Amino acid sequence: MMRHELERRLRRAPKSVARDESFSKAIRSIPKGKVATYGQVAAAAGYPLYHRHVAQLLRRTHVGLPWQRVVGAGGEIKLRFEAGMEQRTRLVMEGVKFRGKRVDMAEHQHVFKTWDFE
DNA sequence: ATCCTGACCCAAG
DNA sequence: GCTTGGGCCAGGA
Repeated sequence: MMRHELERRLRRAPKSVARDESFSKAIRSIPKGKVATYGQVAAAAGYPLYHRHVAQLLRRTHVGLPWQRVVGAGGEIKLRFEAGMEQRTRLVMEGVKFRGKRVDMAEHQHVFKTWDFE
């Protein structure tokens, strides 16, 4: 590949790559039986206001990540149809309880401690 | 540069 | 419980 092409990618990539890596670490730190919202993951990773990007990352690549533990504000599952059902099933299997449509956050909210994944 | 979109969020009504 | 409007950010067309 041409040199300037590589440089171009490296110049542009670092930020989002570092960000995604932080998101991944935060997500991996959520223990079984607990959940965190997109916004909380973003903030814990050091990027408040980047909740949409957490979703974008998960949409792209969720292999190797406990993706089911990331939910919308208030414990709402944001995936639609089958995908949503799968997430709910996975959470239930991990012992997470629901109150109607949402995760019982009072019971399963994960509180991030930055030292867990820094 | 502009416009659109998204596994978002939140305050109002 | 809704629905709406606004705000937020980056990536793609």
